[in-house]
Amino acid sequence: MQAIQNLDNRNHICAERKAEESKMNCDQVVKTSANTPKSEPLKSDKLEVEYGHNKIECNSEEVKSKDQKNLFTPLMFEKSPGYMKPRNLNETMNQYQELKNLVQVKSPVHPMAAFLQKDPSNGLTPFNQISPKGTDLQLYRKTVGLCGKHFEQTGLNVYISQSESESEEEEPIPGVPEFSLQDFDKEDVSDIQSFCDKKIHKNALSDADLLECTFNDNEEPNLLEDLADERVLDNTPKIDKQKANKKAKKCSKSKSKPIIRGKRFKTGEDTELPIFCNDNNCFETLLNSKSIISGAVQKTSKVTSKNGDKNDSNSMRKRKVKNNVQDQKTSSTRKNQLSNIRKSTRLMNKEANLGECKGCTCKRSKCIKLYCECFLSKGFCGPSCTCNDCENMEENEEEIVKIREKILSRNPKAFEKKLKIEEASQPLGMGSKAASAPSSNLRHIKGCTCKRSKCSNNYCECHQHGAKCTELCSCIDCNNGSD
DNA sequence: GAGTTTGAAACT
DNA sequence: CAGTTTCAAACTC
Ligand SMILES: [Zn+2]
Ligand SMILES: [Zn+2]
Ligand SMILES: [Zn+2]
Ligand SMILES: [Zn+2]
Ligand SMILES: [Zn+2]
Ligand SMILES: [Zn+2]
Repeated sequence: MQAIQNLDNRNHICAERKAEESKMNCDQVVKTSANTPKSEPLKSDKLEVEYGHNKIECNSEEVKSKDQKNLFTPLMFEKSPGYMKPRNLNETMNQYQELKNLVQVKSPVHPMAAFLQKDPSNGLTPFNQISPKGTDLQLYRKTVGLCGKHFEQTGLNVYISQSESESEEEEPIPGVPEFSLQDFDKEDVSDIQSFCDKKIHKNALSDADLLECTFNDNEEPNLLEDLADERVLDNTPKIDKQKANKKAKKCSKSKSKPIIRGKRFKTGEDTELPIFCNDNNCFETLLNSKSIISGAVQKTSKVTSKNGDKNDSNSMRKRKVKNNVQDQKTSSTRKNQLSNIRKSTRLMNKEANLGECKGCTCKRSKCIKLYCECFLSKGFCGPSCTCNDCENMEENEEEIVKIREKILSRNPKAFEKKLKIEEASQPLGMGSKAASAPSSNLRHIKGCTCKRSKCSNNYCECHQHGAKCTELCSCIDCNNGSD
């Protein structure tokens, strides 16, 4: 609790005027906390703002506007132990065991996902899927395997209450099975390492099972579908995907595969969040903590009728507002039972902008050209982008839409996914290349034109997305055909 | 982290 | 269209 308070009371900007004259090292920069008035921009109007692991240079207006929208979070952990140094495995495991006694995870998915994924049937974030019975923030962070900064970026800290005298226990949902965390096997470290080390383009499909879920009974959390990365594999009829999704999730969805592939999951209609951050050090932490949920084990659900409201005085406790949700779900057990949180606007802002977690680094395009991956994906740049003179911001939406239209007039397919699932019919003209039943049924809609890379590395868009080159490609000396 | 290579996007 | 320039990511060291 106290930690949260500190968090919220802090100034949102941990900014430092770009110190040109004296190059201070990072540690010092981080130190600068709260409320340095400092307004007066001296020589340059640029401020260097730290957000997560990234430092963003922006002018003061930008900072101000961002701050108003609470896009900059304060840094709770100036040096998080898990981040700064490799962690002791045994210690971690002990902490993990401890955590398991503190937190009941009712979802068979990664706690990050469980926290953040909205339930599309009711629009609520299924916070109820984790009931922190007095959760220790640090402990949870470590167990999740993120460094403090990235942990903050997730916004989870707001959800997690410190233990207090009166138990803050959340009301378990009767009928909803609870799951316990299940560890990786200790010997599996190499496996974890292997996929942690993988560098995957954010639009690429991953071969690694980054998130593996097993279900209990017929429990099919709606969030699973969202977890799948659909950025590339766009085989849906292309119309109002979001609405269609919402509908679809209501009923059908049937047997989605229990294995979820992909690195990012949606936190909003157009936003995504990587489950694991890209920071090497975080990976290291992750590796050592081995805290990924790979399975689900049912536990008995202890029903308590505690109605821990009493949130009058303390506004910090923005989480946990019980309200009954009337949704005529088929699953009657869930009906009316979802405890739920009211999201603060701050949090919504945060979430809405986490999608750009893997940001661009555009320097000259102002992020309003297709060079920019954010722009290309019809997204806005966010806190993690390290672009210069970015104009691809939400508050600039009208302009952006115009620009998009302009580009579309030039190329109507400019914003479409570059790869589509191959149509069932066999392709007609095929040269020496691919085309006949490639192991991957992805096809680049335009084909690549690689000249020197032999289509054997990620310079090639076909290769990058795991697709074979096809007759559409005009590559030279292609090494990526169907052999 | 800096520097190089690369091919798509943008431009002419 | 083609040829060139620009660009940011992929890659290398
Ligand atoms: Zn950009
Ligand atoms: Zn961006
Ligand atoms: Zn940008
Ligand atoms: Zn190629
Ligand atoms: Zn190709
Ligand atoms: Zn090729």
